[in-house]
Amino acid sequence: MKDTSPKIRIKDIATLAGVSEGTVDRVLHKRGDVSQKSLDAVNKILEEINYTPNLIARSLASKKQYKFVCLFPQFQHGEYWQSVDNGFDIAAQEFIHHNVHIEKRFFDQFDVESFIQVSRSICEENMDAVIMAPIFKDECLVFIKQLRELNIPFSFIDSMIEDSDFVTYYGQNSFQSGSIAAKLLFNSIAPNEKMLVIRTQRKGAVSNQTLNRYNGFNQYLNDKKSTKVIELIHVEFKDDDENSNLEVLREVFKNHQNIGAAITFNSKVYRLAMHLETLKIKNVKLIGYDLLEQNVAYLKQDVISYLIAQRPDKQAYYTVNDLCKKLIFKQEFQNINFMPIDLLIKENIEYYLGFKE
Amino acid sequence: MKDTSPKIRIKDIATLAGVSEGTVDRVLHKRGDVSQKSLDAVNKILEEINYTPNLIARSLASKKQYKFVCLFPQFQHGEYWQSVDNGFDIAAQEFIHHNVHIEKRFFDQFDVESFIQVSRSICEENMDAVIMAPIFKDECLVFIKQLRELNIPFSFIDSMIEDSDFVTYYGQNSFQSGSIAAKLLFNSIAPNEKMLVIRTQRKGAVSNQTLNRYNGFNQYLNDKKSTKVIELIHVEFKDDDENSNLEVLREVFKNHQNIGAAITFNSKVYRLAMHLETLKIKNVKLIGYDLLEQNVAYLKQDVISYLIAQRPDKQAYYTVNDLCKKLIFKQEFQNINFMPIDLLIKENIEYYLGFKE
DNA sequence: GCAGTGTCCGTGTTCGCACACAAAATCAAA
DNA sequence: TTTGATTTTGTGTGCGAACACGGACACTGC
Repeated sequence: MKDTSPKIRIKDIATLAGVSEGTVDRVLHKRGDVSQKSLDAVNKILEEINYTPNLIARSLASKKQYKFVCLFPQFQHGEYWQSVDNGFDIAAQEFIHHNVHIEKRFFDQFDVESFIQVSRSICEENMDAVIMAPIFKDECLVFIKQLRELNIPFSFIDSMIEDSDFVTYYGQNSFQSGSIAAKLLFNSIAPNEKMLVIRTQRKGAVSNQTLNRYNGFNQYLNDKKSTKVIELIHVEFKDDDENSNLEVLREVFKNHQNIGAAITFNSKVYRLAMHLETLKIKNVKLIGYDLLEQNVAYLKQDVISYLIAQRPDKQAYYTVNDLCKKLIFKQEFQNINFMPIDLLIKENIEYYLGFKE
Repeated sequence: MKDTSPKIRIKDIATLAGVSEGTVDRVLHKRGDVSQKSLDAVNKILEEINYTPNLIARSLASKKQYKFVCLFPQFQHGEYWQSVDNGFDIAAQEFIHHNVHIEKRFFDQFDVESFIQVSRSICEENMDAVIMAPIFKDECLVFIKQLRELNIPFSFIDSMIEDSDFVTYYGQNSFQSGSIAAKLLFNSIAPNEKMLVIRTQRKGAVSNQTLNRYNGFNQYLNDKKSTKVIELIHVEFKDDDENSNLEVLREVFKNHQNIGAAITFNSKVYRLAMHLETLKIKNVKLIGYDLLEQNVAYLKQDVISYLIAQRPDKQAYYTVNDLCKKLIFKQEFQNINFMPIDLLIKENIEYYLGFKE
């Protein structure tokens, strides 16, 4: 059983080492101007005693102000990025007392130019860290290069660019989450049933998330094809024309019998649910991603069978948290953080959403 | 878009209200000795300005020491209560800087006497709050009565006794988690297959958790019996005699064909997995509760299909957190908190466990 | 011996708040 | 109006750490 270590202050260390508080402080912060003798004396005590600085007092005393800039896609009410935004708000509220100021910058995830423009203007600002969603890989690399020259640390959220000396990454392992979707449908589909695979072409954007999910999905089915081969029907959705999507679906269901399941790899499975309702098609198992309000509503009505979630608000919060650990508290943290892949069904969604952490 | 409120200090409020800091302080803490005039003036400013006290500074300044006593079952390495214990440790480490001292007291969950004894001795101590797992209802009520006389607030963890003016409760809705187990098995079992239901008689203990799960389980199957009737085979396990349990299973599988699934309602589904391995019985879908190391190992090997988890470490942590909110920070919190009902399968367990919050 | 220089170290102030204590204001009775 | 009691208010100190500033000391060259 671990002993509750009594509170030890700098003052105590100073006394024990036979030096002044100022000297201990210099040692702790590696600020130099300390003789070898004093250095050794303090280090000796520090090793003996398990000193944990009082972070409470530390941030109170520190007068340095920190500014973090968060760069991610603008959003409509109820869309995916709202959760991320919400996580930043919570972090902002909490860390304001540590002298951290969170500022947001938005770009249009369907317009590279907007990203270029906003990222350029950010470079003009003074800040201590940047958090970004690297939707456009190439343009992001340009941005990162500039940040590196300015010596500004940065973190990724949602997806990442490997080998780019980022501070942290929080996001889902999307390949794996695709496999899981496949497994869930695979297990709940009857032997002779077909599966509908919806894909949405986004103009310009280079998000790997949905592609990775798709790949993971295929991989799983491929691995299982010795057990059961499932016929896939591929359908292309347009991101901005629901009427056309509806008609496409009408056609598909006219031409195929026995469609037992359907999946989308982006967060907008509610569109699929909506269209199936319009077409009065039932008994198709639906699976999709992320807890948009409309998705949740269909899940509760048993129209959608599974939603796969990834705690986007936590991604934002923990990214800020880790940057504080790095810059302010000098604490350890993990570089790459894959979020849990949460499985939600009608019966547990309420407790998932209702749990206030 | 919410504006990042500039930092406001008591000093500012004092200036605005035309009174001294001391008066503002008295108003904030409802400590009285304030004239109606000053009270109104300060309250007016407080309403106008959105003042959030700096908790950092608050706990630094406060010299009061808090002691929380945690009362829960003793455990062997790897058992369920270890996770709870772990959550208390994390809380202890974090809240030590808020002058909070966490102390643990253990009892034997199979021995009422041990609970009575420990709870009595706790009453002799001086503490600011008690956190307990109310395994033995009647004896707990006695304990609670004494705490109430001593005016010591208390919280429940894991399960609760209703209508007993507790501060908080964190735990799972076990009835619902039983229904979910039923649903998962119901959906993955073939029409002609039977289901094995394992129950364990515990001597003396009165834990409602497993009973509630069992009831939820039955309720679900009952609701669904118009769709598909599943034959249940009930088996009684002994908590302390694995050889006998093994023989019981051997007998059951000799007498029944087509057992397609099995469930236990306590955390020890690994015992079932183990015995089935010994008996060389495969293709039985297993489902159980809680992430004991051994359960997780069988899940990863695909021997167990689903584990249902409830974040016991978080239950402990948040209980401490809420008591701090009540006693120190005077913040709002929820009275009853049902934990998310997490569904773990081979494919997502790694990310669930690997995620360091 | 003394000014000049550089190294090393101790002290004092500050952060925002809690709380004790003293000071001021108010009021009633003499 | 003065006194004493009582209510109300202002001020000072400290929590633990960060950081600035200036002082002490050793050493140099004249």
